[in-house]
Amino acid sequence: MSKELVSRKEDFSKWYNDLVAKADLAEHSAVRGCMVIKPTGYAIWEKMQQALDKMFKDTGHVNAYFPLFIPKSFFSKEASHIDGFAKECAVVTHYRLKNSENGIIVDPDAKLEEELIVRPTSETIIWHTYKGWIQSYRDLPLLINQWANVVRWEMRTRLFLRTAEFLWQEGHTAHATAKEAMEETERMLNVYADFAENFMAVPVIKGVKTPNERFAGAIDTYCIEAMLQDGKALQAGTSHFLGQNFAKAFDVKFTNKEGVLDYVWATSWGVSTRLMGALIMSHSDDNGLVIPPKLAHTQVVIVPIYKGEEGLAKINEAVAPIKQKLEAKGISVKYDNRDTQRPGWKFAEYEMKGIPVRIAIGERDLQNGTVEVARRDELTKEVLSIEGIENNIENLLKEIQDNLYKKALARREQSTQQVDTYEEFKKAIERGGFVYAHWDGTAETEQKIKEETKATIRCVPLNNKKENGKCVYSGKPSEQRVLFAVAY
RNA sequence: CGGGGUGUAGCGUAGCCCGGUUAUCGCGCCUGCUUUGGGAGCAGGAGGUCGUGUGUUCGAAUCACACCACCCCGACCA
Repeated sequence: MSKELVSRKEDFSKWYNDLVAKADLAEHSAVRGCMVIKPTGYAIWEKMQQALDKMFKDTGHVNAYFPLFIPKSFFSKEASHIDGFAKECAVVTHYRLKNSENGIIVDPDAKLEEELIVRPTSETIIWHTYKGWIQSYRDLPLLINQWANVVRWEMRTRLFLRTAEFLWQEGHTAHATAKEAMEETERMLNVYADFAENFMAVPVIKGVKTPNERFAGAIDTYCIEAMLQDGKALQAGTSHFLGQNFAKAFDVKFTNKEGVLDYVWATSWGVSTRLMGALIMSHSDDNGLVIPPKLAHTQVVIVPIYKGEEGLAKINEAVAPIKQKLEAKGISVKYDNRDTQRPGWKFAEYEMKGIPVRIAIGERDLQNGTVEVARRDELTKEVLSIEGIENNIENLLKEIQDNLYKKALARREQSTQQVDTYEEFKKAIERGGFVYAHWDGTAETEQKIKEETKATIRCVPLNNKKENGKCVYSGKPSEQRVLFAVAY
């Protein structure tokens, strides 16, 4: 079977779908809109989880778990929250099946008194619970994260980028003051940006969402926005300042140091398996997946090239110490000496799966005391001495990590435009990428631009330069440029 | 949820318009031998409710209707 991909240039969408399938990351399931994450894909998600989880712990958070089901009544307590999620909730109405003439049916006698919502996010059940946990300022701050699955009944789905069920983490924190909650919101936004840039090698823009794009129930939504290879924007993570909205909705009060009863201040923040989509669409090429070393389940694969069983035995012997030295450096190594596949096949396979470094070693190398080292990011090869190979590989992995970030950053810079008129704006959006333009700050203008060009305001970048200008659409005065793009 | 398209072996497909032997080909899979520095070669072999259901017909992959799934485009969205 030809495992070749259609090129990104020819059909980016098909390239992505084929890549996810051929790199063995995930597949569609029997359930509409839901995917099966296969071991190769899940391994990357696990690496992401490990790195993020450590960052959460390092910033003082602990993990907990809240139920999948949420009583329907909880949702009606925060008005804008229900408005935001009502259209995409899965609802459990019964708790039993039974046999009938037509096979298994839902037992009409087993109707739930109160219907349960499969969580689209957990603010409501968590704040209901927090009410029982918080009485005094001494109980604050409460810094909790949970790793979970959530369900949002999407009309149109895309593997990893948008599925009906997805995996994520959601942090939910409670604080004594607005200032503290704001600081938490920013801290976690920075954690996400740090993770995206230093682990995923994906440069991101930190910013604030406009009211239109804000999380349902938040006072302010902060985000990191990435740009993928096709020039479209992807919201890669969000951190919300919830003010006292949920505390008021669920009556969560505490006594402060002055003995005064007050509502607590809240934040929530999350990233999901969507990050997998961002990762894939940021670095991969027409030969397949490219995984940054820090997120690669296997960082180095060693492929033996040999003739006959004796030949393989000799190479096995030579590889063992190399593998050991690499592993001693904390590098994850797979030695693929399966006799069922030929070397060329393995080369192509590991390229498709994005393993950062490949070492090939054959008879010729044994004589010369060398190995052939190939790097996935640039698809180049060099012959290196076995002596000190572990140091060279260690450096190479760092270099690849670095190189991927630099390439992604360069691509973003190249596709970032600044415009002053609506004509230019439309052309720039047509071309794709990020577009900085003046905006009058009204929801009406934002909406019109979206209708006419499909571009949305991704965010108002943090620490944005103040600069007087005129809105590209309305011509009204504006004090700063905001970031527009067509988004996933 | 609207508009368009597609469904034939694990994957990709021919056949369908114009109904008629045993449903085509490639890749993959299995067995054996030879191979192994970029997706090996030869020989043999297995694998199919033609998306599902109902109907038309002597006869349906092929015609009709309904349903389901997926893809593309819109509206919605992490």
